Amino acid sequence: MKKITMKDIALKADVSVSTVSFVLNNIGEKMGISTAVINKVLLVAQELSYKPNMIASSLRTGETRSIGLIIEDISNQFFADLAKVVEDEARRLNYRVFYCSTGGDGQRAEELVNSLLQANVDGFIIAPTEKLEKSIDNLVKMHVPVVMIDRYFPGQSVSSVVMDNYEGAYLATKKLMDSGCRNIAVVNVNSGMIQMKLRESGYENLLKEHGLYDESLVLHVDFQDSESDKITKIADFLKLHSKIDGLLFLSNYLGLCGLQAFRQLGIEIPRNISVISFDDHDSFRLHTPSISVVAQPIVAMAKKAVDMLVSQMTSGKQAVIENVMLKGDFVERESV
Amino acid sequence: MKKITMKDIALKADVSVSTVSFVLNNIGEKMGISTAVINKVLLVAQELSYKPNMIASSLRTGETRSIGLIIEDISNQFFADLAKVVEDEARRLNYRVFYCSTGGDGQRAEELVNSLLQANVDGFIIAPTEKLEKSIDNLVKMHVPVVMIDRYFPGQSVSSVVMDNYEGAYLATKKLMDSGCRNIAVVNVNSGMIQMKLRESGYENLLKEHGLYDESLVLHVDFQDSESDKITKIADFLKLHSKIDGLLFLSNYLGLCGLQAFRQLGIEIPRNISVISFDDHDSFRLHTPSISVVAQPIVAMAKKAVDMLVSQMTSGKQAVIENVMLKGDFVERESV
DNA sequence: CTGAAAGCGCTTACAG
DNA sequence: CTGAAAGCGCTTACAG
Repeated sequence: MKKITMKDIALKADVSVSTVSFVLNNIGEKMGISTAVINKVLLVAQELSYKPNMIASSLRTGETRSIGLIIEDISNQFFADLAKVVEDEARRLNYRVFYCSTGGDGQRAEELVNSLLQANVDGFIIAPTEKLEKSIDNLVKMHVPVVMIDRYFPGQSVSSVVMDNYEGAYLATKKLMDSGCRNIAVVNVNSGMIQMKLRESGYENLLKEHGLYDESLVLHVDFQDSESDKITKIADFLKLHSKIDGLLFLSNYLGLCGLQAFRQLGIEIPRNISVISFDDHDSFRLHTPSISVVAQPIVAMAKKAVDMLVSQMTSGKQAVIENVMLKGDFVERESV
Repeated sequence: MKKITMKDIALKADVSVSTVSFVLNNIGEKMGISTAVINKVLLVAQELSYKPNMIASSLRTGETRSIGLIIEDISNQFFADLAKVVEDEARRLNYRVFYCSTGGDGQRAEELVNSLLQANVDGFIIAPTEKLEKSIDNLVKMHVPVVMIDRYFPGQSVSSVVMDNYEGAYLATKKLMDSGCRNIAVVNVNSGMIQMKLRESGYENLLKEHGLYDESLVLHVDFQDSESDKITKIADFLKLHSKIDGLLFLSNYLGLCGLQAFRQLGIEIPRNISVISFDDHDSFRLHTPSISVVAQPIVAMAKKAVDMLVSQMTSGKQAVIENVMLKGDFVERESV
């Protein structure tokens, strides 16, 4: 079962390899190949069930029709959903996707960028971790197309697609307030990343506008902490501030830990405390009671990111920076 | 920022490209290159921060150091966890992984196999869907290394790594029986796939051994049904058979639907009914009460699959078929 | 309307 | 101990 190449087709169809290449790339007509020859080549290609060798084509053209997707953790549902939409959308445009998880580790992230660069991906979609800023600077300097998703570095001239995190948190906090909560706490991760800061600002500003802000009701846990450490920290925080009657979790894994903390402490939602989390998750839908969330518009974000990247990749080097912000969806459930 | 090639190094180090290639592939010594030259080449390569072009190397050698991983759905936690371990293990061995989701669609699966074949992956790890049998036959005929994971086709001579599904279901059913259940139902998906059949057999045989088997307590739903359809079917089934006091779900998504059905009907676990599901999931840990599960040994399975594949890929064409079966882990929680 | 030839960046017999 | 050269399978100016 030898590999069929263009040479085999050329031989059998009694034309040159160039002609075969033109026909198979659908530029036969443009190159003035006669219809008869075009049809013959097509027929022979089919008979031999020819499959183009993308490696050879990539070497020659310098393009791989592939996209590198760098995310934090593929086993986090938010990223898995994101990856799936990116994959589907890319396939539709005849691109392949390489996924990689950084695990929040800056060094690993940098290695991944290099390794994808070495694989000659045509462009990157990146949900960056903190230490990735200079790697991305490098990509930009090398004129490699990049689109950031979910997060970005303020001040860096790179295209991005994000949710309006400030507004999402602002409105979620307002929901809690409107439902009667007056001691609304927030749980955030200790992170310099802009999307987390904006979420916290949304929370903070809404409360300040109503004179309800209390700095001691802000808890930061470390991303690197184990799940049980996070749960313990949240539980301790809740024990310390028993007046808390509303709680906003700024990411899905924080919310998941929080639910376990409530359970340990026997706190009932929404009787004792009203709860909203960022990012939707099966467990929030399924929880008793179900948990209201600020869901990211994952499908729209992923599609937009792919489209922006592809247009960067195909439109030559004039890098048009585009920063897109999409509205989140508030999903009302039983927890408020 | 021009791409640095071996030619650039050769020029600067004043040696031939062959010499550069030998040194950079760590066979300099074997080829009898002098230590002085080796060091010079290494130094120059570092100075120019040379990165090998894997595309060119692949074209020449016919190897891509990449693995195609075909699974059902990356947004299912079981597969996401599996993919992550496969990726890590492959990276350790200096291989790259392409993930693809079939969505349970046979045609899509076949396209994916072809597309990965065209990308010249060196081998496949596949969690096959029903219609994939002949595609896999083809791979075997073409001497492409393949390892099946999670499922396999009985009678097909292909290496595989699976859990002992029969025993897992047998022991889970026994747990239910030992805890006092006498009307133990099972929810399975309508699938000809061996792993699902074996699970059902484990359930069936344990009950038959104790004279407790009742065919009417076996429910099959369609994989293609929407989530809400599955929930409805399970709820209807529960209403019809109110005597059910134990329930075994044969996959995680069935279990998740089941939890929602219980909720709709106001059924309390484990007071009204004892529950065990296959495959662990965040939601099972977090559910109130937490749900006991038969967890697959994901890490061990994934590592074993990668190791087997790599040894197939490197050991030439003598395809040693190896069929590995690993024990599942019963995770006891509050639902029984 | 079509073909011969160079070249993408490597690897690897072959020669000396 | 090292180099010249062929070749992997394509694409694409160039020539006629």
